Amino acid sequence: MKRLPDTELEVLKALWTLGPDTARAQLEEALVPFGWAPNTVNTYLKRLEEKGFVSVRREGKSNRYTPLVSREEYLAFDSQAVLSRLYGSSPRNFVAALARNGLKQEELDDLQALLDELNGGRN
Amino acid sequence: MKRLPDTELEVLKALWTLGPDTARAQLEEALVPFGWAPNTVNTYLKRLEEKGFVSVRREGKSNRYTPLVSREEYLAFDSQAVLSRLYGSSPRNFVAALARNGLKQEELDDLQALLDELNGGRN
DNA sequence: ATTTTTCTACTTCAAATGTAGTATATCAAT
DNA sequence: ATTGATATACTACATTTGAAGTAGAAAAAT
Repeated sequence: MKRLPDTELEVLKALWTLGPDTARAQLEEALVPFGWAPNTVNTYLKRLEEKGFVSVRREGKSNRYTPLVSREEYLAFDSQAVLSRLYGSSPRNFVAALARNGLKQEELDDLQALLDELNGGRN
Repeated sequence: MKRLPDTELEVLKALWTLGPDTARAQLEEALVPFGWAPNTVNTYLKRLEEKGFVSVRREGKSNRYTPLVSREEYLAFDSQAVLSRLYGSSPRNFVAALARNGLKQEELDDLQALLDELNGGRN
């Protein structure tokens, strides 16, 4: 797997949210905030298709798009990639870097809860 | 600040390790593992300079390079950027994604230790 | 059947990135 | 002062990314 450029990733994120077999119009709707020209989403979808991240199905006049890589799969890959790029593959280092900008108490609590959960499956 | 491309980042990482006022030869030495042609490091250093990440000082025939952005600064920025790109700015989500690939007990312990430390400064 | 509309596929273009070659300036040696 | 060695600066080029225009096919309307 390879990391996606920002724009393609945004399209894929929208597709994850909208689910499988989503029409182009839906995608464009969801991506309005980016202020792209209409055809731009088209371009990114095509590239995602070429890279094997989405499949296209013809339905009469229009297309339906389906993600071939799930959010979970991609995130698992991406998080790993991020870690090895700069953090010596150490989760701790990453969180430590974050902490430099300050972490809210809530974020700390969330992390703690997750750790407890992960540790729970230990025995 | 802007995220750096992989190659430039590798050069900057080497420079962080070697410290300020490092000679080109040292950098090239450290970057041998990448198997780049000699002049390639040169190009990346030049780009890092243009982007304001390193400063260059002339010393006789050769150059000395110094990082203008510290590792800590950059990591703080980068970790934040990563989080907002895909993890809804939630540290928890990031670690959860990592956990999908499995975290070693040691990594969990390290994280726990860091959390304890971060929470320590709470009162 | 012809025209119009509407999608989609194909093409284009500039900037950034990965990578390296060539030209030039500078220092050292004669 | 001239020549030779070296390090650096400048240029080059393919690929990728960000972004969008144009041409062509399919469907709808007349």
